[in-house]
Amino acid sequence: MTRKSNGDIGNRSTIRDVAARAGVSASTVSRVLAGDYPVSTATRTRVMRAVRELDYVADARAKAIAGVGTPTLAFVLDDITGPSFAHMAHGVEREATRLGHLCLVCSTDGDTEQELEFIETMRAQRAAAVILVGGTADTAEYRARMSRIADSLASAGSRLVLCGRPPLDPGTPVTVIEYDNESGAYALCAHLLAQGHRRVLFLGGKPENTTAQGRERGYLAAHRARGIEPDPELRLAGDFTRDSGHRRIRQALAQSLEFTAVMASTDMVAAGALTALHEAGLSVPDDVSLVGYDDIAFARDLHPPLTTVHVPYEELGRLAVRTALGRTPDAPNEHLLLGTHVVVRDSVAAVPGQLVPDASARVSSQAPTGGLT
Amino acid sequence: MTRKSNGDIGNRSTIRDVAARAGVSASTVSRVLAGDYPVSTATRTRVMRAVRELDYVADARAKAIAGVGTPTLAFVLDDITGPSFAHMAHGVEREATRLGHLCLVCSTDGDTEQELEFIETMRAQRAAAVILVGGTADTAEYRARMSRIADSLASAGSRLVLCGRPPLDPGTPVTVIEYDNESGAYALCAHLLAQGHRRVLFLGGKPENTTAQGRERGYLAAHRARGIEPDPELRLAGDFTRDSGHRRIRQALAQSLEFTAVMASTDMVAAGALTALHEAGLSVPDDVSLVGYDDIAFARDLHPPLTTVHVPYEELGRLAVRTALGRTPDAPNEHLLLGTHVVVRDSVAAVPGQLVPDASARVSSQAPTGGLT
DNA sequence: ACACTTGTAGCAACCGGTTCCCAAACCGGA
DNA sequence: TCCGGTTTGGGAACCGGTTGCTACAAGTGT
Repeated sequence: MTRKSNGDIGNRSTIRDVAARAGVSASTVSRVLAGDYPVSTATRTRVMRAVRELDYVADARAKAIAGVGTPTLAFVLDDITGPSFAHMAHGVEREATRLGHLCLVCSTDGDTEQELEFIETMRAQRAAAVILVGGTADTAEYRARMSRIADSLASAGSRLVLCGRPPLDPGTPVTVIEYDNESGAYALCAHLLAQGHRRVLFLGGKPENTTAQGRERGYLAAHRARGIEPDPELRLAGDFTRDSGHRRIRQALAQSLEFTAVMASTDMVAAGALTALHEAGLSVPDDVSLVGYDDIAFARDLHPPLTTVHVPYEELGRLAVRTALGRTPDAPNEHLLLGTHVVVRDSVAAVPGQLVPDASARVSSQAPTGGLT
Repeated sequence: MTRKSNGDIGNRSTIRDVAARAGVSASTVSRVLAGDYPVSTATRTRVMRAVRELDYVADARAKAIAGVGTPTLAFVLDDITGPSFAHMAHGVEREATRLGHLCLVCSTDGDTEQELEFIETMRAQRAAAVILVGGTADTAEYRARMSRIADSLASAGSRLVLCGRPPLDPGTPVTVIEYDNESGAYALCAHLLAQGHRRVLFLGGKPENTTAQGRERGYLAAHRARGIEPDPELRLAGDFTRDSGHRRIRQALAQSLEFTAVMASTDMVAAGALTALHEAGLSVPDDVSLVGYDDIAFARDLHPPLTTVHVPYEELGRLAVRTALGRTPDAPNEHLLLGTHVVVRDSVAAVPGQLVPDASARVSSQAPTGGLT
């Protein structure tokens, strides 16, 4: 059996096979396919016919190594199953293919070890950019690790992009794109407070998660801006899942915690909370008001439609690849902060038996932030 | 400026750079890194130090072309934003990385042209398998195109996998994995009928979409099994989106179509339908019953929790890559059909003022299908 | 002391492309 | 008919790795 038997199925043909069949050299085939470079019509025709007959496609890896490949871009996230992540992924993917890039995705399921491994793999793939998504613990160890990764990626000609993650030291070659969790939560909580609520239950995230922290800061700040110090008992940590929201409300009810409103740090947990409330025979918003965060598509299908803050996830994804691909890989640290705004639906009412101080309180406060830092 | 200046940032180092720094040949570096092949401890140490100092990672593309790369697997879908697609994507991605494969994703947004283009790109990437997801029009043209693609992929050593798409002619080198839309819909509709409903509004999909067709067949068959011929006016075509569900219910209500239950061909459209029903002041299930299809996570957060049929999307994704990677690329046609089952929640009630013929009608009918064909 | 095995490392060919550089063929004009 | 310029196409080096084969050195047995 010769080395290049073509009888077998599964033998992709090489450029040399095409060349042989067309009776020309490999260089000529390459040039015909590239389209630049003058080739006589007769030759071109013969080559094209051979290409068609052999169903030839040039090996993208070989082209890449020769410097003319389709660039690739990597997207690393926790779990594509979360609606907000899915929208970001969609934005990333659309923008990447619009810009002629391929798009590799990896889910880490929250495993830092795997994250590291993926990044290394992406460096080996010579990805043009690596986009990391989702809040994490903002420890010194984290910053050190990320800085190292950023440098390492930059020296390999690739750019690190952090989405919804805490920024690194200035000077680190990294692009950070965040949405402003704190002011979104601030506006949202202010909305609740304006309706007279004074005991609003906060369903937070994991204490070390920076997204959760930002939203909690907003919750706190809104209270303090009114001179209220919220009861620490009203702040319940947990996961960003519907089950966690469900469970926490059940427990709060069981230990008869008092509250007139609940602020969930995610629409997902709001959804869980809502069904728990319903199961307890409580009416939203008549008995208790409820707000979420993220404005996922389903927020308006909940009953009642959920008041929440809109985060432009898809745009975030697009922006991430656009800026990542626009810069030189070793550009200095840059930091974009996207604004959010609360969208008012029907899940909030004034607290029963209390006068609303200012019924026309401006409510859809376009967050005061946004733009470049 | 020499060709290999290393002063610049962004100059990834090659294996030769490492070799030079360690004072050995490139082959030795390669062998140290590969781990097989005996190398003296002293040499290994020097090489490893050079690798570390240079932060060297071998170019995955170059390895791939030399035949020792990380295999890749491509996943092409309409829109990752749909919850069921997201779960499939997750399954695919997890299984792929478990099996040591990279995972490329592309969204086509329903554009056939783009789909074709992506597939060609994936062939160029020498993807081990290309997984195509989501129902489409089952035209002769479609089958011809897919067959051609399957052959083309097979001859390039890659395997085509169709998920939730109509099977191709036997003999075509393709793997088809479907969930049984018809019997799921049948069981679901039978459930409605058993509660005494006789006019159930069917919110279908696009008429040419095979998923939509299957579910509609189930709807029809369930009726006919009871000797009922459903009013054609009760079958409304549309998109698989919440907006479409919302719009169709509003219109049906506006033209005072009579129905006691609605069967949405997707949980998404059920969600839209539900809010439209609520907006019209109708109670579910007291005034009208509602069922969906897919059992997305949010189905149980709707109010009332939605009765629907569970489709094992994540498992589908895992299975797709497992079988794709398990077979030789030119294995003959194989066809897997996954069973579904209806999950009963609170969105269905007996039709008001009518006796339920058989209240204990078995309802969670594990679909009679499943397994290999 | 010699032959033979064993352990290490390098040369060079190869993977499948691209592209620089040069030569042959062809063209029209003098 | 001869010449110079223009097409046109091939040879070979290169991209960044891997690996078969070979050569040199050290170790072992007698």
